[in-house]
Amino acid sequence: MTAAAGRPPSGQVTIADVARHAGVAASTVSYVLSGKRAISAVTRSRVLASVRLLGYHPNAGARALASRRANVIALVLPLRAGMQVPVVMQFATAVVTTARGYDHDVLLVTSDEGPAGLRRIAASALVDGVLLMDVELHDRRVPLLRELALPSVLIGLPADPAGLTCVDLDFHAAGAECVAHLAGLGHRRIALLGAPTAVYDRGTGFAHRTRAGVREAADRHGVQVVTLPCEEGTADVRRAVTELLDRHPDVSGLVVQNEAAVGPVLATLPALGRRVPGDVSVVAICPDEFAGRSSPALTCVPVPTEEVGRQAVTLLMGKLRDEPGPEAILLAPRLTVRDSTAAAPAVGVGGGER
Amino acid sequence: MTAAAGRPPSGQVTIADVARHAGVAASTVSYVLSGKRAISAVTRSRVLASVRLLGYHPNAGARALASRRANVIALVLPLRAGMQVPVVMQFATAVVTTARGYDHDVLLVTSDEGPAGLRRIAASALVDGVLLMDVELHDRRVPLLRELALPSVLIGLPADPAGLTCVDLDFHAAGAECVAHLAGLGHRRIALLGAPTAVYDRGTGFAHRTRAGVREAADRHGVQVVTLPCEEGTADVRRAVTELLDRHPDVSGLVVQNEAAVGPVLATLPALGRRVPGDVSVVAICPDEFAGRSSPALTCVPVPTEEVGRQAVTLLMGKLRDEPGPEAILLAPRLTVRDSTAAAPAVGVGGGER
DNA sequence: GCCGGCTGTCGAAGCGCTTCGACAGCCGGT
DNA sequence: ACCGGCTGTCGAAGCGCTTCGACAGCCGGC
Repeated sequence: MTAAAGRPPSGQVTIADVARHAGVAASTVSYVLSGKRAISAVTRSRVLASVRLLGYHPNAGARALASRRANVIALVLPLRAGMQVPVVMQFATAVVTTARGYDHDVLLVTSDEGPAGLRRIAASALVDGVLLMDVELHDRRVPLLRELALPSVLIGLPADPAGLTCVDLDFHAAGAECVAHLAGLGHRRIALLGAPTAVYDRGTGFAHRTRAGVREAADRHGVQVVTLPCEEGTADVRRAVTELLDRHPDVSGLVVQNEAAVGPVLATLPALGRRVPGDVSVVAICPDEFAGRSSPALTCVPVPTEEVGRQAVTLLMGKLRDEPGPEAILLAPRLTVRDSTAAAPAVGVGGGER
Repeated sequence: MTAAAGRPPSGQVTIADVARHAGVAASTVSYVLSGKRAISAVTRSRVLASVRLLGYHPNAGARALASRRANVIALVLPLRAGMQVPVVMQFATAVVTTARGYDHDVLLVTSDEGPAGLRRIAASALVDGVLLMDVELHDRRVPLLRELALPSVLIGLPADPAGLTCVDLDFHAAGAECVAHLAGLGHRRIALLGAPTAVYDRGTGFAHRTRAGVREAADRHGVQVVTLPCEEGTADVRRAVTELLDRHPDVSGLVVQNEAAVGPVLATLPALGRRVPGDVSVVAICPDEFAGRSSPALTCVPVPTEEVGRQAVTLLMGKLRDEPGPEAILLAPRLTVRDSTAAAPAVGVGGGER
């Protein structure tokens, strides 16, 4: 009924309908809705009543055209490789939710549209700003962003963040924090089981920064550390862990930065005769629920996806209003102690010596 | 340079600029780009050259306003609970990629905006159509969609799909297929380890349909079946499996429909003295890579996320062009045999009898 | 009692695009 | 030689909204 009959042309309720119904000019309706000019309380409530009654929603296209703001932001996600999937997902959720709070919608763009995609989106004024995830150290899109005058916020830290706005967990500090925790428990030989090789090769910031943080902290604490990448298959993980403990049997602390690996690692260690945390302590860098759900529950540095998403949107909204903001926000890591870490076994004791 | 200097007002290249540069009318440019009227080859190529040279991209708002098509579709995702995350993600990827192929963009909307969100999106003409994922059997949005005259395609099958367009894996057949496979291998007592309780309670179609398919096929094959829900924590899974085998020690075939459970299940069984597939065969309903990556590699019915996404977009595009299409597409399951299923152990043999 | 300055409202001018009708020129059939 | 019907192009009219300037009324100050 509503759709079939109704207005002659479009079937849509327009601002003119509201104006007519409320007995005011269209511009007055617009001002009531935007709050950009003072409107008397009487008029305002009359207009608002009409808006509600008629179920008026401004036409997005018309609004965008006239105001030069689409009220949409783009979220550029690495939808290609299936890695760190939960992180990406949680992050997207936070972004959408926060953006809605600012009356903005979110356009989903895949990384593989690359720079050309950004260009298109900017030129067509489809969106007012961009959130870029999975930023690589030397990302081709970064120079483009500088040139494009398209407000943007990066999730992650490129090699040269000058002139850009970035948000991320401080992975360097996170790596260091993990090492500090293990060192504090008396572990003297530890290992970092990192992201897949491809991720390092691609120059993905978080992987490199974590590794650097781990190494630096290890030096500082006088702890020996081995770092190795880690693929995502169960068998790959098992092989990697087995080989690691084979070559370095006295490793008693493990930092794992790879969600897909966490489960297999916890399954493999007991199979190798190493109890967690009796013989080997494990600390992960991964989403918190994930760590809480495994068994034993993992000591971890949670990746604050929710917080990062919120911050990113908030910063972007600030930029859209031309407010000055910080260049980068690196969230401090907060280590959560659970059941997977314990004091290092006494020297020479503990299972698995060859 | 491009951004700073250029046109006086907006900095944007408009169709008028292209028209001037090519020495034609704006409408001609429009027709060249849309192909809605015949344009001579000479003119066309001149216009296209100008378009490329000036880097023209039509203003999305203006285009939407004038043509009443936003060239955007909405993708409504269940971003709340972190379940079936990889499936959702792969699906989103396929949707975005396919939509781009039709020159459409994708707006990301969360399920928790609910019916009101749909209403807003429809009324504001932000999008031309909607893709709805995570449809429940008695979804509140389904009646709304019928009323709204907003072209839509559902991923999943509500209880009453009349008048709607739906795409999904035929989970009923998938469940049956798993049972048939196990029955064919001689298994006489099997179990379905399903989705978390909450998913069944919510009336989510795929979970119910799979369970029904499993039960029906079991009947048909004269196989005894136990079905039980399964939470996502490692410990929960372990408990569920342990209890299951405790109560039904002669279960030799397991159907698992819960990505998060697959890893723990494979870890738990050997710990209980049941080898896979020697003592217990496991067949999963989950994304294929996932099954291939675990160890042993899983026999599974892959959820064809990519295919579903592509189909859904294609159907929606058809509807946008007012082409008649099918009401529902249920993709036939295709069982992939790997290393986790084998002939049932001889009666009275096999580990784990109490 | 008049004027300057508010406050609240209106009308009109676009925003950049699509699309409709008009029409100029050209073809071929008669 | 004329006319009907193409083909290819143009100009103008909006699409529904925001925003700018104008201005009517009203206040208080002198």
